[in-house]
Amino acid sequence: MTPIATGTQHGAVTHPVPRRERIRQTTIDEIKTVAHEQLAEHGAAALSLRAVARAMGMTPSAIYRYFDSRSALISALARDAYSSLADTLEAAFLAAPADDQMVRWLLVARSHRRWAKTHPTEYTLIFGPRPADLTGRPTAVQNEVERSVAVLFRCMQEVVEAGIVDLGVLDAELSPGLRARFQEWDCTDLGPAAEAACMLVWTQLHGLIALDLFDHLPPPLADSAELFDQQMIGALVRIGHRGPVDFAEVIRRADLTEQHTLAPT
Amino acid sequence: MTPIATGTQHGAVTHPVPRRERIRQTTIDEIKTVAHEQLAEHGAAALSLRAVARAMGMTPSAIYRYFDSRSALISALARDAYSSLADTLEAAFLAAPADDQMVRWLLVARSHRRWAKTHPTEYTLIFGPRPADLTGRPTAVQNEVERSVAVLFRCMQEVVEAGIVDLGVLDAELSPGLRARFQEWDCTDLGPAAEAACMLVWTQLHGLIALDLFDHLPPPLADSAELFDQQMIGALVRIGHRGPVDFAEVIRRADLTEQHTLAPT
DNA sequence: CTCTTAGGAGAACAGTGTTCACAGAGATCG
DNA sequence: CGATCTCTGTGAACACTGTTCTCCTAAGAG
Repeated sequence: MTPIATGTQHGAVTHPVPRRERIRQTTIDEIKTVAHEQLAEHGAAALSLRAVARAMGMTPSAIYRYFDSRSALISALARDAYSSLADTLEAAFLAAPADDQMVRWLLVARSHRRWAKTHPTEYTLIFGPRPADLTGRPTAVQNEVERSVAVLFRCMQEVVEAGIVDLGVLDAELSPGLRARFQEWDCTDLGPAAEAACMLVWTQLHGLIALDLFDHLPPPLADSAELFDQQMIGALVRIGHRGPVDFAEVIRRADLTEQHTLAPT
Repeated sequence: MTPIATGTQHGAVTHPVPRRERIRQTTIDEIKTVAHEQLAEHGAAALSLRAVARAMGMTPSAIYRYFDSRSALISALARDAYSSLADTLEAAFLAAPADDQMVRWLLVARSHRRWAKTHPTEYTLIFGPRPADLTGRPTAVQNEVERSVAVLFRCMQEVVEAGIVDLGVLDAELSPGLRARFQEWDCTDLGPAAEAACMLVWTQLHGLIALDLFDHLPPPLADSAELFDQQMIGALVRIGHRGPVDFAEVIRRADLTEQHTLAPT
């Protein structure tokens, strides 16, 4: 760094990053931006390199200076999508009340659903079938993924540590083999039962969102936030919540804090 | 069968279906067969009409005598896939013991998972994002879909009627609006709580299968039949099973009947 | 026997991803 | 400063794709 000034007398501003690379990054961003528009509008399958090039007044072949192939571009978009989702979840987690685990979980889950609803093509891109080109896990992508699920697991962790759930029942359900698998995973330091709880709410969350997003729910239940709330609160209850839970009350509190955090903007 | 002699004095056998249509149906089947192979091998996105035509010694344009477009072909394959899944589920339901609801449910769920695992591309075709071309619901397809979910709901129905679950807790969780939605749906005659139970196990089932199939599970849990069993039995327990359930025992019984029904073949 | 029509061939069009040889501008170095 | 070299873009080309025409042949219908 601190590249040497090439000119004669121009000011003391030294470029921390070479100008060459800077404009290169700019065009990379532009490519991704216009590609993102096409992706959001017509889906990943319809993303055309030529159309992208055309939209920004370039030759198709020029794009290959920035991305090795079409699937490389899509991979980049997928990574950004993961990053966006993770940001959303982290923001929701931080904005939620730290003393009300039930509400916090619901708010994080809701923000997950909302992201999926507002970014349908991105959601299918990252949670749908892998295009088989990027099956080899680029570690950069994997990091974003884990950042995203980490938020969910963080919720579970807080719930467990707050002592409002009893993991005993779940623990008794684990077969020895499954318990070993969870221990091998070791994503938290809370033991196999907590990890089983994570997987439980995670599959439920994803299952409902996917069915909803891909139009597999019967018309009366399609796009139902109420069904989602019921299932998400219920999931937390069913992993072993101590004592009864007033669903309506939890929803009311969640709605309140959501109004609170969304109104100022 | 009993093909008619084309000669002079052929018998009184009148063709119930004109020979013309019969050979037409044959080529339609052939197209679908070779298309299915390509689909299974390289995925729906890589299905090429020209490749199909090439593989069967035809001209690409000739295929258009049988299918209006590429997406029409894919739709036909999707319908077949739905039908295949429904057949599998129905067979599993019938083969399972009628007096052990827990085991029957697990066996049906397992067959669902197994079908997804052995037909990954078809599973993504029918449960993945709709290609937006066939968004208009062809009633024929919808029928196959309902035939498939009907089996799952049938399991729930039997469970409820057998009285081994108490839907009271689930019923108390339903908000008035959600209850109205379920009543509007009215897929069974067991009331909203039972339908909520159906949706619960359905989302969990699909969520876990989808995550597993698309490689979103952490390595230790990937392709884990044990995790699946635990979640599926657990789902039935959590909708309100009366009394404790010995997971290992249920799995043992399920394994036994599976050995029994699979061995003879 | 004619006559109609279904099914196929082949060319053509517009589009795609990808590769290559070439050219110009920017930065680097003697 | 000039020479050089690397980066970035162009334009042509190749091998594909889905789709639509026109034309032709053979099988069934009357």
